Amino acid sequence: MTQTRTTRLERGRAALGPALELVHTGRAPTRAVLTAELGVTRATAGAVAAELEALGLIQVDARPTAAAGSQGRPSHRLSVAPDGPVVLAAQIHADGYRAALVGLGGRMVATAPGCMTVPADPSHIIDAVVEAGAALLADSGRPCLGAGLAVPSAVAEPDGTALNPLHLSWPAGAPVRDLFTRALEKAGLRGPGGTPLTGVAGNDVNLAALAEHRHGAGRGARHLLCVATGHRGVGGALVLDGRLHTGSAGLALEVGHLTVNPAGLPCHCGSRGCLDVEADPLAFLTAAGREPGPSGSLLQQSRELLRTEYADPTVRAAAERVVDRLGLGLAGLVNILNPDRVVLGGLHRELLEADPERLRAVVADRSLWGRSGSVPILPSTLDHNSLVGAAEAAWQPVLDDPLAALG
Amino acid sequence: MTQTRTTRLERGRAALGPALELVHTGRAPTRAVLTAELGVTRATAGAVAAELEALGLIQVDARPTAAAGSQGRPSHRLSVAPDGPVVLAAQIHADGYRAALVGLGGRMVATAPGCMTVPADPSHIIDAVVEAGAALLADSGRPCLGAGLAVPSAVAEPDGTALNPLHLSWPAGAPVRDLFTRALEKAGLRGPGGTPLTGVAGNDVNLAALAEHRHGAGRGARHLLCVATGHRGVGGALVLDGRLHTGSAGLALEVGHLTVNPAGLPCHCGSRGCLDVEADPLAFLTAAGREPGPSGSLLQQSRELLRTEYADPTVRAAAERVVDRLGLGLAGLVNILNPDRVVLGGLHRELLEADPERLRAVVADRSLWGRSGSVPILPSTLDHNSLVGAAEAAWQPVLDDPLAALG
DNA sequence: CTATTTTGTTCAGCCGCGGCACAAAGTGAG
DNA sequence: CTCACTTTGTGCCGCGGCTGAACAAAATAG
Repeated sequence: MTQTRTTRLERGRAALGPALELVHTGRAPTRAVLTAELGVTRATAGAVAAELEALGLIQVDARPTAAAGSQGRPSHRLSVAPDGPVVLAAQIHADGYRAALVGLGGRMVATAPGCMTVPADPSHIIDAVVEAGAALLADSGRPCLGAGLAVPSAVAEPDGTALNPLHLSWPAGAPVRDLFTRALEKAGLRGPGGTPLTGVAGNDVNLAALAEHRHGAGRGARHLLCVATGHRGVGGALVLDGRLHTGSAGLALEVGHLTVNPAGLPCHCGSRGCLDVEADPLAFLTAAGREPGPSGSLLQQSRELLRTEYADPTVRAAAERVVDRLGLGLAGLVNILNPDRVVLGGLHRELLEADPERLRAVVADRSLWGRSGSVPILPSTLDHNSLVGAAEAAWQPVLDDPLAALG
Repeated sequence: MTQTRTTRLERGRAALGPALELVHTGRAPTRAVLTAELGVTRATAGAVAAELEALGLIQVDARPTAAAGSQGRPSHRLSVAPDGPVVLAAQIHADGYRAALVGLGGRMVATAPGCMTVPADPSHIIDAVVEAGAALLADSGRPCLGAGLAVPSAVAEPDGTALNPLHLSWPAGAPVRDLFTRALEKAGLRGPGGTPLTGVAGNDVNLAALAEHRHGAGRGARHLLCVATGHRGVGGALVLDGRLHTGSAGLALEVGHLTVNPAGLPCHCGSRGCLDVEADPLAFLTAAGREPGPSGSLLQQSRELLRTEYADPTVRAAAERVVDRLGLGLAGLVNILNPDRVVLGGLHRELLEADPERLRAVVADRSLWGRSGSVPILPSTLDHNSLVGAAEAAWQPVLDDPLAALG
C-alpha cells in the first residue's frame, strides 16, 4: 500500500485562521498589529492578509489613515470585508423566533423577527425561522457560509438534541440540530460551491456568552463566566481561552440548581431554594407582590417594574432579595471556576445596573479570597447576543480554517 | 532596524512534544501507533522517534516483539528511556514531607519520606524536602530536568503563593514557589547545561488530578473531575483536554463551600453545611461518634475505622451520611462542569469502594439529566498521586518542547 | 517457498517561513 | 524645504520540515 494519511486540513498557511480571528474580533486593526499578534515576520503577515483579502473575507485599506501622534510609516488598516459572506443566525425564544444575517465582526446585516406561540412540534418553528432567514439571504445576495441556531434549552452533544425545553412545549430530546439542518436543505440554502450547509445548534445563554466574549463585555477575558435569566430559570456559560466550554456532553454550566436559599422555595429538581426559582423574573415579580403575567412576558414585565417602580420599597426589597440570592450563586460559581470576568444578561443585567455595589459586595463576601471575589462583574453590552452568538458558532469553522471552509 | 521577532521556541520539529507526550502517557506503544496518533507520515514519525531517542528521552526497541495475531512486519516498540533524566517531586502534608525522583511515564525512581511537625516557617520544611531530594539525586546519578512541589493549599497564580494553608500553621500568602526555587538553588541543583532549575508549585489535589489523568484512573478522560479529602476539608480539580484548569488566578475548583446540608454545621466561611465540614474525615469520625485524634492522623483514623468496623451500624450510618453529602456536592459539580469521568481520592476513595452504588445513585438522582448523572465515578488508582502530579507539572515544559527544555 | 500485509528507510522536491536588504511613508528639527 | 529618524511594506534567498513515492525488510498465511 502506498503511504496514505489523514488529510491535513490545516495545510497551507497555518496562521490564516488566527489572523482572521484577530480581524474578526477587532484585535488586529492594522497589519502591523497583526504582525505582532501572530508573532511572524512582516512578510508573512503581509502574505496572510493578502490571502484573506483574496478570499473576500477581509479588507486591506490601500490608504492607511495616519495614526495620531505616532511616527513612522502608518500601517495599512484591516477590517472585515463590507460585502463579504455572511452566516445565517436563528433564535427561538418563548415569544417566537428571530432570523438574522451576520457578517464577520459580529455585524448584523439584516434581521427579521417573528412572533408566534411556539408549537409543540419544534420542526414548524425551525422551518419558519429558516424560511425567514432564506428570504433575508435572497435579498442580500451575499454568499452564506454557515448557519447557527440558539434555543432556550440545553443542547446535548454530539447529537444536537434539546434536553430541557423548560418553557417550551417541545418534547425532551428534540433533535433540533438535525431539524435545523434539514430545514436549511428544504429552504434550498447552500454553502460555497453548492455544498450543503450543516447547521449548528446551541443553548442561547452559551451562545450569548460566546458573542459577549468576541464582541461585547467579555472581550479580552481569558475565563469568562456568563449568567443570565430570560423568563424562567437561570442559565450559565463559560468561555475558556476563546472556546465555549460545554462539557463532555454539552451539559455544562447548568447553574440553575445551586442552592442559594436553604429555606427557600421547592424546586422541581427535588431540592429547595435553587437559583432557578430564587433569581429569575418570576421570583422577582412574586417577591414584589405582583401578579405574574403570561410566561412569555415575564422578562418584559420585570424590566418594566424595575425601571418604573424601583423607588417603591417593596420593589426595591424584592430586587435586593433576588440580587442577594444571585450573589450567593455567583460566589459559588466563582469559587469553582475562578473566572477573570463575569457578565450578566437578561434581567440579571438590569438588576446589576440598578445596584452594582450590592451584588459585587455579596460576591466578594462569599468568595473565598478577596482576590477571586474581586472579579469584575459587568452587564452584557450586545443587543441580541444569543443571535450573534449563533452566528459566531456558525463562523467557527471558517475561523478555524478559512481555506477548507471556502475551498 | 532589521526585522526581529519573538524567538519561535516551537522551532524545529513541531511534533516532538506531542510525540513525547504520547510515549509518556503510554498511548504510543509502537512506532506505528505513533505515526497514526500524530497524523504524519511514517518517515516523519521515524525521524521524530529517532530524535527523541537521541535526546535520551525514549527508547526505540531494535528487536520488536511480535504482536500476537496480527500480520505484517511488527512495529518497533517505544518506551521511556529506562535510565533517562528525572524530575524532583516534593510533597508537603500535615505529617511531614516526601521527596521523590520521577522519570517519564510516571515512574517513581526513588523516594524518601520524612516525618516532622510542619513548622510555622514554610522555608524550613521546603529546604528539608529539597535536601532529601538532592540526596536521592546524587545517589541516582541521573540528570534532573525540573522540580515540582505539592502543598495542601490553594496556590495563587502567577505569584505561586499559598493562600489557605488550612491545617498548616503557615502564614497566608507564603511564597512557596519562590521558596522552593531558592531551596533548589541552595541545594546546588542544576538543570541541563548548568542552568538553574525553576520550581513549580501547586495544590496537592490539583496535581493528583493531573497524575491520575496521565497515569491513573483518569486516563483517556477528556474532562476529568477529581475530588479528594485528606485530613480536613475537601479539594477539587479539573483536567480539561489534558491540561489542569486552575482558573484565572489558580483558585478554581475550591469546592469545599458548596452547600450540601442546609441545616448542617456552621463553616468558617459564614455559611452552614459546606462540603468542607460535612464530608471530610473529621465529619465522618464525628458522625460515627468517635473522638478525633490529632489533626495529622484523621485520615488514617478514618481509614482504620472504615476498614475494621464497617459492620458496626453506627459506623456504617456515618459513612452513608458522608456519602450522601458528598454525592450532593458531586451532583452540583457534575451539573456545572459536566465531566466525562470523576475520580475520588483520599477518604472519598475508600467511601466509594465501601459502597459504590450508594454514591452513584445519589449523584444520578440529583444530576439534571440521566446522561450527565451517569458519569463514571472511580476510585483513584495511583499511590502518591500528588507526588507524581508534582512531577508531571515539572515535566510539562519538556513535554511542551523537548528541544528547548534540553537545549 | 511464495504471496500478502504491514512497517521501516531513503530520497527528491515542495513550500512555508525566517532573515535580510531595500523602498516607502510618515514625523520632527533646523 | 531638507534632512535625519522611525516605522512599515515588499522582494528575494535559503533553510528546513514534511509529504509523497519507491523500495526494502519482517512478519503471517497457505
